[in-house]
Amino acid sequence: MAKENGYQRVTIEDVAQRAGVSTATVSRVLNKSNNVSPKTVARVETAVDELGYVLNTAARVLANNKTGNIGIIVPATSNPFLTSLLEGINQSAITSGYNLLIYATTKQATIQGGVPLPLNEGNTDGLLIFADSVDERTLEHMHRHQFPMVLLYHEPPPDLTIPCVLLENKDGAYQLIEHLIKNCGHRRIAFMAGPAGNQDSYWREQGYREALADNGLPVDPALLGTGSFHDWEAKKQIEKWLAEGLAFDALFAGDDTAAMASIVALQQAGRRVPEDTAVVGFNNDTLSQYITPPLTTVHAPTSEIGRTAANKLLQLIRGEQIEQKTMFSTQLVIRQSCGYHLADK
Amino acid sequence: MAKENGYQRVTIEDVAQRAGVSTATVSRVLNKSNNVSPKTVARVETAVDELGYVLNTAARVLANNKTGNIGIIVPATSNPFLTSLLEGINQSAITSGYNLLIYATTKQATIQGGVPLPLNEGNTDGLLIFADSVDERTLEHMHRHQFPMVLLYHEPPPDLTIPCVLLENKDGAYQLIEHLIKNCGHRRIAFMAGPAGNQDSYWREQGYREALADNGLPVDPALLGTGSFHDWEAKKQIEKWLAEGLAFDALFAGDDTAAMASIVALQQAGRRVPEDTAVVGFNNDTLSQYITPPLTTVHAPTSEIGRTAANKLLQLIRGEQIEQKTMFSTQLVIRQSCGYHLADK
DNA sequence: TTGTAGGCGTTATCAA
DNA sequence: TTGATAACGCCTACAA
Repeated sequence: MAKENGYQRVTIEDVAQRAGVSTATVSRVLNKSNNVSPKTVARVETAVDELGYVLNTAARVLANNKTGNIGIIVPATSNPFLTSLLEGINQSAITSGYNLLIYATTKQATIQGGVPLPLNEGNTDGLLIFADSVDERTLEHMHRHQFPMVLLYHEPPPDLTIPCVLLENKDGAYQLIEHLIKNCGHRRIAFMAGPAGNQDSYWREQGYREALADNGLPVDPALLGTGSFHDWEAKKQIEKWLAEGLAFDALFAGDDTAAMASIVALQQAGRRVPEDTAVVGFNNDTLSQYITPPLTTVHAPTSEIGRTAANKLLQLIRGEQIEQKTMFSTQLVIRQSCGYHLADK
Repeated sequence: MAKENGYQRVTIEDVAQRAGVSTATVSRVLNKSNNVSPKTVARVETAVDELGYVLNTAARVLANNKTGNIGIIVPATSNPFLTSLLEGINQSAITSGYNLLIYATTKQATIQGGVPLPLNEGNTDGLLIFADSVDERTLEHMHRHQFPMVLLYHEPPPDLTIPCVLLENKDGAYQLIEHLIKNCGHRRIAFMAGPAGNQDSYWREQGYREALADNGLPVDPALLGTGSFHDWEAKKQIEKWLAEGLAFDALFAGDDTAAMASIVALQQAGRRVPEDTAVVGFNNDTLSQYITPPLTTVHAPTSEIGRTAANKLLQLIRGEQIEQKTMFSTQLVIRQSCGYHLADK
C-alpha cells in the first residue's frame, strides 16, 4: 500500500492485486463499464470491500477533467432569500446527478497570482456566481479559460459573454412605489439601497425614482439611505434617521430582510406600522406573510431562478447551446404593512 | 499547450517555457519558496500573467495530499440556526487560512461502492459532520482511513473514536419546563420532537420528561408530537392537534424554528399566545427576540460551537492532540411567549 | 539559485 | 474480456 502515514492508503493497485486483475480492470468495474465478466466484477467488488478502498477524486479529476459537482459562490450573509435560491439550485443539480458545493465568501472572491478560487475546475465542472461575489478580473480570467459559468442576479461586463439569469427589478419597484403613492396616499417615501455595487438594488432604485417622478414627487436625497439587504444595517439606518428627526411616512426597504428589521426597529422606537410609518420590501420571502403586520412586497420567483440557473449551467457543461440572458418578472403582493387597508379609498 | 479542447489549457510547463526556466522554478515561485532570485520571480510572474495561467488544483492535491479547504456536511434545510453555526465555522477557518466548502445533503450522505462523498480528501483536508447527516457505515469507513473529522451535535457510535462537539440539552430543557410549571403555572405541556434520530431532540425530551416527573406531572402520550425542527412540520402538527381537540396550555416546540411556526399556526387558528397557549423554543436564534410575542427559549452558543468545532478539526489536521468530547452548556432566556408576565406570582 | 526526473492515483488507448 | 502503459499537471528530492 502506498503511503504508510496519512489517511489515503488503499489504491486501485492494491485492489487489483488482491483481486488478481489489472488496474485497468478495476477501473472498469469502478466505472461500471459493461465489458467485464460478472465473475471478475464480483472479485473486484469483494476486494474493494475487504480493503475498504475509496476512490481518490483528485486523481480521477486529473485524468478525466470532470468532477460530477457544480459549485456556487455566494456572499456569507444569512439572508433567507439565499436559502430559497440554493434550494432551487440543489433540486436541478440532483435531478441531473450532480452535487452542489457551496462556497460562502466574506469579500469578493479573487484569483491571485495563479492561485484559483476554492471552487474551481479541480472540484467542480462549472460555477454559479451570485451577484458580484466574484471580482471582475477573475470573471474575465475564467471566461478566457472557457470554464462553464452562469451569473445570478448580475449582468456581465459588456465584453464578457457569460450567460446570466436576472430579475426584472425596475418594474416591480415602480409598481410598488406607485401603489404606495396612489393607493395608500404616502408622499415622503424613504428608500434603503442594497449593498454597494448590487445591480438589483440599482434597478430597484431606478423604479423608485421613476415612480416618484411620474407622480410629480421630488427625490429628496435625505430620504435615500442604505440597508444593504441586511438586518443590522437596516436597523442602524432607521435609528440614524429617527435620531436625525427625518420626516417620512413610508419606507421601501430594498428587500424583505431589511423591511422586517426596519419594522422591528420602528416599533421599538414607538412607531406603529403601518399607522405611523408604512414599510414595504422586495422578494416575498417565506416569512414575510407571517410577520406582524404581514409584509407588502414584490414577489420574486427565487427558487425557480435557482433551478433555471442550474439548468443553464448543466446545459453549458454538456456543451449545449443556451440563451445568454434570462429575465424573470415580478409581481406586486399587497398585504398590511403598506397601510392600504387604512387608506380612504 | 496541452489539451486543445476543454478549458484547462495553460500548464506550468507553458509558463516555464515562456519564462525560460524549468517547471521546478515555476512551481517554486507559485509556492512562494524563497530560494528564487527576484529577477526570476518577476519573469515567471509576467509569464503567468501573460498566459493567464491558473493552477490545476487536482494535480496539486494529487501531488501534495492537501487542499487548504475544510468541508461541512449539513442537511439541506433552511433552519436559521445553521446560519449561525456556519458563521462561526467560517470565522475560524478563515483565521487559519482555510476555506470552508459546504455540501447540503437531502438524505443521509453515503459512500457506495468505493465512490466517495462529494466532499472528501480530494477537495478537503478534513470534514465537519452535522448531526446524523452522514450514514454510520460511511463514518466508519472514513474513520478507518483516518480522515480528519469532527462531529457536530452528535456523539459517535461507541466503537468509533471520532471527536465531537455537543450541546447540553437535557439540563436546558429541564429548566425550561420547570419554569413553565413552577413559575407560569402550566400543567398540560405538549412537546414536539425534532427529526427522527436527532440526538439533541432525544435529550431535550429526556429533560422534558424528568421535569414533569419531578413535579408530579404525568407524561401524556397524546401531548407528544413531532415538529422536526422545521416550520411546515410544526405547523402541520399544530393543525393536527387542534383538529383533534387536544387540550394543552403550553408547548415546548423543540427548537425556535418550530416554536415560531407554531405561534403563527396557533394565532391563525384564533388562539392567543401566550394568553391561551404558551409556547417556548430552544436555541435562541437571532430572530427570536424580535417576533411577537418575544420568545422564551434556551440560549445555545451556536456560533461559538461552530468556531470550536472548526478549531478542533484544524488541530486534528495539523496532527495535534485534542479532547474527544466538548460539551457546551445552555441558559434559560425568559421573554414573553411563556406567559410568565401574566402569571399570578 | 536552478534543473532533472520520478511519483501522486486514475483513466484511456492500444494490443493481445 | 483483459492487460500494459502513457498521459493528466504538479511537487520535491537530488544534483548541479
